[in-house]
Amino acid sequence: MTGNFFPEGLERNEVPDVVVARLPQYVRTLSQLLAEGVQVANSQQLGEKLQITPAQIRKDLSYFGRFGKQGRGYRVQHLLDELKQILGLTIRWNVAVVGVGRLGRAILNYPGFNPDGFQLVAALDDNPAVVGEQVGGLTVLPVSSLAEVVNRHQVSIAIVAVPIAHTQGVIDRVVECGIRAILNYAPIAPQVPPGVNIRNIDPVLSLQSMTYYLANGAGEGAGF
Amino acid sequence: MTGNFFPEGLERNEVPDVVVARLPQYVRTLSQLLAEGVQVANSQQLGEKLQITPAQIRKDLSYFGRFGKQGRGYRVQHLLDELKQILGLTIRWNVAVVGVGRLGRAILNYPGFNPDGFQLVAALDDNPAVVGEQVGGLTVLPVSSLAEVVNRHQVSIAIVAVPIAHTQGVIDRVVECGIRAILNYAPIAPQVPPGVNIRNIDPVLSLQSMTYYLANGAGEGAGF
DNA sequence: TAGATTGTTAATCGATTAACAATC
DNA sequence: TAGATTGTTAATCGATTAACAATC
Repeated sequence: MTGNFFPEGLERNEVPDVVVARLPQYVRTLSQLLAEGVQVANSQQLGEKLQITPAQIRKDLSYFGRFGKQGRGYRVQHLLDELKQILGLTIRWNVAVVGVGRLGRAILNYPGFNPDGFQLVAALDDNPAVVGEQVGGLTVLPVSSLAEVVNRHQVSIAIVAVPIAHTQGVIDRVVECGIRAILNYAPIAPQVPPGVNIRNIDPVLSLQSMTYYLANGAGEGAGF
Repeated sequence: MTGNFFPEGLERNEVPDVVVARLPQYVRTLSQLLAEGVQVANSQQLGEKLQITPAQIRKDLSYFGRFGKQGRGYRVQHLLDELKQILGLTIRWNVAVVGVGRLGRAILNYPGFNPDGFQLVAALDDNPAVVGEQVGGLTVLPVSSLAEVVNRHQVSIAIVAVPIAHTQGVIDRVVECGIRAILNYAPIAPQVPPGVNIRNIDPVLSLQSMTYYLANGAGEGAGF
C-alpha cells in the first residue's frame, strides 16, 4: 500500500507485536506533550508518563530507526511524525461497521474514531427493519452489499458488532471481501486466517480478571 | 473479602497476571462446551478451541490445583465451577457507572454485563441536566453522592466513562471511596495507586496497532 | 570541552513449550 | 492391564532491563 519504513535493512517481521502495540501509546503521549507546548523529551520523561522504563522506550524505537539526539532527547514533534508514519496514521482509513444494533449505533455515533483518522464510511445490517435507516449520518445497507461497499469506498477495516451467533459467519464474509483488519465487539474470539488482524473489545473479560484480585486480596501494580 | 483459594500453600502473588487474564477465556470456552453437551475435555481439545498449547493450559491450571484425571482429561462442569470460584464469579458484583454521556448510556443499556454476574446498581453524572434522569432503569445521581452510593450498594467495581479532561479526577475520587477495580473507557491511561486494578477499553489503540500491519504488509497470525 | 542521553549489546528475567514420570 | 493424559520439571524462547560506548 504505502512504502515500507525499515531503513537499516530490518525485516518487518523482526518487530515483536508487543512493541507495535506500544507505539500507539507513544503517539498518544507525544501528542499530549505537544499540546502542552513541550518541544523536547527524553526517554526518562516519556517513561514516567507511560509507566515504562526508559530502556524499553529506547529499545522499542530502535526497531525503526534513530530518532533522538544524544545528550538532548527526542524532539516531540519529530518523533510524533515518525511514529505516525510508521503506524500508517498519516493515511485516512475507511471503516465499515457491520451490525447496527445497540452497540453498532453507539459506535456509529461515537465521535472518537474520526479525529484519529478513521472514517466510518458504511453501516451494514441484515435486519430488514434496520436497512435503509439513517444512523450516524449513514444509510444502513444490507450485509449482502458488503463486497460492493468495500470496493466502492476502499474499506480496509471492519468493525463487527453483531450477535455472537452470527459473528464468526460475518467475519468470514468480511475476510472474503479482502478486509485484513477487524475490530470485533462480540464476546467471543473468532478465528481468522493468517494475515488477517483481529482485535477483540471485550469488557466482560476485563471485569472477570479484576474480580480475581478482588476476591483473592491484593491487587496488581499499575494494571495493564 | 472472601476466603482464599490456594490449596497447596501457593502464594497469591506467584500467579502471573498473564495467567489470570487467561482464566476468563477458559471459563468462556468451558461454558460453551457445557452448552454443547460436552462432558469431558482434555487439554488438547481445549487448546484447539482457545488457540493455546495444551501445555500452557495445564501449566496455567497447575497454579491453582489439580483439576483433571490422567488418561481422561477434565470434567467440563467441574473445571468450570472451580475456575468460577477462583475468579470470584460465584459472587454477585455490584457496579457503579460514572459518566452518563453517550458512552455511559450505551453501557447502562448494554445487556451483556448482568448475565455474567455484574449488576449495574448506580449511575452517576455531574451534569445537572442529566441528574435525575432515568437511564437503563436507574435514576442518575450526582457524582457528589459517590461515597454514599458505594457504601449503600456495596459497590466494588466502577465503570468510568467521562470525558478525558475529567477522567483522572473522577478516578481519584473513585479510589478514595474504596473502589479497587476500575474499567475505564476514556482514551487515556489513568494512574492508580498500588492495589487498585484498572483496565482500559480503548478501541482506537487497537485500530492503530492494526494499521501498522496494513501499512507495512503482512499480518500477524491469529491476532491477540 | 564536559555533561547528558541516546542507541545498542549483553545480562536478566519471566513466560512458553517440550518432555516424561506419575497415575487414572 | 494397556493406553491415554495429567501435573510438573527442565529446556527453550523471547521480552525487559542494565550497562556503557558512541556522540550530540
